[in-house]
Amino acid sequence: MDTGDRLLTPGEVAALFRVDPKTVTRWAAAGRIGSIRTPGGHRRFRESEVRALLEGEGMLDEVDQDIANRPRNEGPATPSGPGSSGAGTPGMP
Amino acid sequence: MDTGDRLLTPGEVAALFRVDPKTVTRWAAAGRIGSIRTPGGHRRFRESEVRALLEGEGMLDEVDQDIANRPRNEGPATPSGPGSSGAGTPGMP
DNA sequence: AGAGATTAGGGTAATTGGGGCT
DNA sequence: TATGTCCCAATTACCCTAATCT
Repeated sequence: MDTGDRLLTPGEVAALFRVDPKTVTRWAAAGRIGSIRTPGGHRRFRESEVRALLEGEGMLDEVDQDIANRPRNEGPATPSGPGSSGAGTPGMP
Repeated sequence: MDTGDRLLTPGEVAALFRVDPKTVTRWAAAGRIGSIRTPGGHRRFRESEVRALLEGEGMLDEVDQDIANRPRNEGPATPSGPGSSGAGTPGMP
């Protein structure tokens, strides 16, 4: 069961949210979504994170069994830069 | 299986229903229609759900209480004939 | 080595959200 | 109760050119 640690391009995420790719870039710049940068400067997003944001992060109670088994860490690329990775407190004005 | 539903913006849904975008937002706030929020706080609606609402208010449970008590005043389509219930069960040949 | 498509960056207009009112 | 309109603040969409990815 791949949890889906695939990397999505801004265009993919934008299509999922029905927003402009530039808006997705803004979310990454604001720290609302974790982003991995390519050596060239382009951003890439984790499919698991995008999916969590899509369905609603704090609305439905997932089965503990599911979340307990959720591999949170994976990949050789851990953004050691601007921490952020705000998967915990999504801005909510 | 992917839900296979595009996301519509409030303006799109409002145009479909011929109402104000604000009204669509109120429907989402009232829980009458499912809504997905973007990290920025804006709402997105599922095209399949909007379509179901457009075609018929009842998905599977045809509660007469809802439609029978709901005088749908829409357009000049209210000829003398209370018993006809024309707009009661659409999609029914 | 080329070509194409996508993405980043800045800036400005349009839409959206929330509360309150008619 | 339900819908539309007012306000203001935030978010988002589209314009451009240059750099990067496939």
